[in-house]
Amino acid sequence: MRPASWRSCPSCPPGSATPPSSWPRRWPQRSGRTCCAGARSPGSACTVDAPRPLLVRACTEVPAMDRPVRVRFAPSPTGFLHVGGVRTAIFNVLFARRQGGKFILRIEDTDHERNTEEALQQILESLRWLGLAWDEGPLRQSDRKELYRSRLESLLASGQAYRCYCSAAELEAKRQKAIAEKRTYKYDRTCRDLPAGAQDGRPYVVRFRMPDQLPDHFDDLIKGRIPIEPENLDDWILARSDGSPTYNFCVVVDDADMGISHVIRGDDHVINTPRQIMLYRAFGFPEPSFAHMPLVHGPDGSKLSKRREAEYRALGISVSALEYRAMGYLPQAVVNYFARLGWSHGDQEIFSRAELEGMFELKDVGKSASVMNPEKFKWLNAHYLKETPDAELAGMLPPYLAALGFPAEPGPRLARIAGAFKERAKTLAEIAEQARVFFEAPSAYEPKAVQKNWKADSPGLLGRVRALVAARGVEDEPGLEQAFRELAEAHAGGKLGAVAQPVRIALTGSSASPSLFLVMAILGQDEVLRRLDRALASLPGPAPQG
RNA sequence: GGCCCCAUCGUCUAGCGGUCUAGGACAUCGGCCUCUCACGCCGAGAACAGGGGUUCGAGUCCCCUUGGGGUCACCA
Repeated sequence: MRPASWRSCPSCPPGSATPPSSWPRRWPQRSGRTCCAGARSPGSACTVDAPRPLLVRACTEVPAMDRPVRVRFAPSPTGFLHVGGVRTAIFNVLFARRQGGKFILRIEDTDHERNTEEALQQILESLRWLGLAWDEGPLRQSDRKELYRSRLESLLASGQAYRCYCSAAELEAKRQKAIAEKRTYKYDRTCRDLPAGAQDGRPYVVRFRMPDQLPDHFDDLIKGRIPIEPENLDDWILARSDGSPTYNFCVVVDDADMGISHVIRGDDHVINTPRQIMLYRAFGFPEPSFAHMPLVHGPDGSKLSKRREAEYRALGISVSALEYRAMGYLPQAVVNYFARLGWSHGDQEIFSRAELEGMFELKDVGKSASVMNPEKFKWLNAHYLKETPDAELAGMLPPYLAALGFPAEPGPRLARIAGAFKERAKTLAEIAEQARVFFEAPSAYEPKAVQKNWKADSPGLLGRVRALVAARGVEDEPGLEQAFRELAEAHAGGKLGAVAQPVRIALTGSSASPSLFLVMAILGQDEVLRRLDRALASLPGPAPQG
């Protein structure tokens, strides 16, 4: 079943200036998101009298799902993939899957200098790691210059764009003046109606001839009705003086060309939307629906910034997607966490990928920005760690161990180690860290642990344990445990802890570890004996009698 | 600063006018389990920013204030 879609106002046909009184206060997709009903001046709200019919429609039409659902993620390869981008990609993928549509990857590399091949590869790697597979692409804007050029020509030819010969310096001066006078800077249209040919040979940029009549709002699938403020819209630049097309221009050309039906992107693009809508209309392209997602904020409440990575790292988060892999997060956890950040489905917290793809609805996306919470993220990761089979975990561990200087190969031993620590750690990196006890003998014994658990009779007990291990080995965990219990019964007042803790300290140097019997089994008989001997030699001997 | 957006526990959120003495999750604090540490289980504290309206009735609708955020390029 297809979800109710956001449609253009059914009661507001082109030409109709007065919304009927029966106008629904609630719109199907989401409560509180009104269309014309909420207009500032009811009665003439959303119709603009049009000198140019092509450019005007009653209401911002949101063509719904009478065309195939196609969404896109369009990162620009200027650095690592930002977590905000990850979330945008996730929402797009989930939306596409839920709607049975296509997810397209487009690379916005029109920029000069700032783009690097390395960044692109890292973005692709991040997406692959997270299992965010694209159905088409990656398409690169740098391969589509001819398309932009011809579209620009057509706009120029029809008079909807014009050449502007103002120099960057002149414009900058005007901007500074406006700022000094506390005015909003807006291009003054100096070149709008220049006689043809007058400026031949001088460098120019191409500007969009912004229509005088604009719709008063557009409808956003997440944020609802967004007013359009004509004061803020000037004749913006479509192509730079070097001929390269600008972002706002490429986006529209590409989205239209690729048949994008829903533009799901970050909040920070809301401001661009009116310009883009007008460009769609100038071209006569069908407009997509827009959905602007609230941004992800850092713990300080402001938009995540790549520049503040150092601060974030101290708090356990990162702006870089791939960094979470280095920190030992599982891709399922990352997807679950970011999907759930700003989107919810009742009280559910854990979502399998299939569930997400089956449940995701734009109407369940919240309107306010959300702050990342590293604790919850870790908790989720811990959940997925526990859910992952030991052998699989063992396969992922070597890089994390290698980072600590412990070469290791996946195998039964590593699987056992993974099993021993997966409920004690929240990340793969933590598993590796805790597993160090299996890769090197303790270099010291925690003073606190010794003080608390190393008693006068400990050396004696340890000696008995040594004999026990020497006699029966360490492979039979339950049997060994039984033997320990008997030993405790006979020599330690029946308290297993009185035996176990000193042994634990001897073997691990610490008072905390996985089950002692599992630890011994993984260590192996020889190593256990070695460590017991060492402890016996270096820890305090029996207290003087009396 | 102009414009725009947002506002329920510390954080993520449920809530779509009465079922709210506001639910769940993370975190925190107790307890249980227990060879330690964890896991798990049980329990506790913790929120409708403030003020006006509308309504028989408002966390839910409207307005204002306050607070937070976003955006103001020949970047994307």
